[in-house]
Amino acid sequence: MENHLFIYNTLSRKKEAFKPLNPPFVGLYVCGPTLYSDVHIGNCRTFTSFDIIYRYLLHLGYKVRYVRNITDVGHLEDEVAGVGEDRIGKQARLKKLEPMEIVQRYAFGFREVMSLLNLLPPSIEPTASGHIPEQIEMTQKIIEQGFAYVKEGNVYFDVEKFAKANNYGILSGRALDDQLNNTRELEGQEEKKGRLDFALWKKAKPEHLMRWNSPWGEGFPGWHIECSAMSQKYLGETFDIHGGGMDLIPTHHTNEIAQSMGCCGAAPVRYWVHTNMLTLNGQKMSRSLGNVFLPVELFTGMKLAADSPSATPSQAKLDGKHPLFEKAYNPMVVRFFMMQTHYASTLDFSNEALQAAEKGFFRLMESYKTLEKLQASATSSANIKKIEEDCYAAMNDDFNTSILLAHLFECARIINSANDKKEALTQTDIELLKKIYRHFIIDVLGLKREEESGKSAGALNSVMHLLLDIRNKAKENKDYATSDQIRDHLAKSGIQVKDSKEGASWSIN
RNA sequence: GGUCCUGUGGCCGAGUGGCUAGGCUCAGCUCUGCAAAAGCUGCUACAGCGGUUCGAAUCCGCUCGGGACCUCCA
Repeated sequence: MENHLFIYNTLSRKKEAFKPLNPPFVGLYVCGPTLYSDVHIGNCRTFTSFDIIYRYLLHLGYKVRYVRNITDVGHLEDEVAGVGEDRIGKQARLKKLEPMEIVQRYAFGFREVMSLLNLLPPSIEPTASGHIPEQIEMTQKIIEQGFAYVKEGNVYFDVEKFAKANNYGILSGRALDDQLNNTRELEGQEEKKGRLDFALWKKAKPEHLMRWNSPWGEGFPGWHIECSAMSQKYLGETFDIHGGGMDLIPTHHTNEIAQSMGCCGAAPVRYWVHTNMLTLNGQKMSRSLGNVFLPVELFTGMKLAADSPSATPSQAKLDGKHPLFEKAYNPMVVRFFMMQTHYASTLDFSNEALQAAEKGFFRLMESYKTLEKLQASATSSANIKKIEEDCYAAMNDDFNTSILLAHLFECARIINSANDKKEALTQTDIELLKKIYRHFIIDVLGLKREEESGKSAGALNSVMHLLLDIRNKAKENKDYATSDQIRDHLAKSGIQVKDSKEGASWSIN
């Protein structure tokens, strides 16, 4: 199939035609979580956005190597100033656990949430702690190239020296002078030559738990070097797409570029893709602001108990209704909710918006069921081929899921109308619709149908068949008391009865 | 303070210089024993003020409002 995928590149601030370096292979790197606490739903939005990008690239036939790192070395609370406690070490001390136990717990929870949201696992999930030698080696190369200096067991990147021959602010669009003049005066910076310099390696204080040997003494790597080292190891010195939240642009990703250029002289990434933030009452959800809630709370509508041993959905202890949520929201509803907005726009969380998404999602998925029992006609009254083209056009335009959904709802309308005999579809068009739904709803958007599992589904089906049969007989006898009793009771149990000329059907809401 | 983004109908949310995005809500209609579901119809908006243009929500300027980054953060 012809593919005219365009991707918005932060580097050029334009949509660019996507041309992989070595087709059909595509290298994709996304900055993953730091495991000193549970991921919040804002983090999930970014990973979900990249899941769709990953899925669409796969759908187009690319052989994608998707690398998403796990940051599990103890970075400091104030990375720039080099002060504060190691975040993971702090949690370990507070909970009286080994740092790696902290990491393990949060990694487990993270993967469970990703799985509930139906994210495909990346090809490689490298940990920073598992790549200390690579980070040391890269740091050494940067020193050899003259872009880093050693000071009392610390290694710093020399930003001003680098900026003489390179555009340090190429990604953020910020001028070096502005950054030098507008950076806040910070404590504990006296070791650095320049105020923008950042650590490649930090000397560990005696109380620091996570530490490794290095040519510069015992210490731990700086925050940015792991992504440079690991992306280079698995994807090469230059690779196709690097993604992350847009809050990473000015510091983390800017420094990644500087490190890689300082090490090898080559720009590491061809397409930089950044997702926008999830907001709550218009304000960015972030750990530091404290306005976060957890996936398990959203999925259950309950509040995590203060003494819960974990926020991992399968292990969390819950305690009463969550003040923010009017109800529980299925992970697929949350996923659908996120897709209604383009990844580069902010997305504001609210019960109203989520409930609107829930209704839309159910309607779309119901139409999928209807599609499967649709009767073919001799002719078609709709142009399905055109809709399929529109779906590809939407995704090719920088992964515009919002537009894609508009086209899918057009399919839903046609399917429902055909079911009411107000539109006609040939068998060929029905098959094409099935293909569109499978490709875009299931494969690309990654929405799961809530199939009732195994045995109980069969039993329920059988019972429902019987009940609707009894109700139908009652209706034929004009015994509406009985028929309404069945319908109303089922409604209370969350099962909706839907009458039509062909008979009654049902769905669980 | 600096840099940048943004302001769309009751709500959420796309968007190209000229042609109905879509979802949800609400009202009416069709269908129906009643309802639900489904379909149809309607509510047709682009913060304000100027400017460019035959024509602007879409380009430019100013004003007002919201936000992000500059410090860890997806």
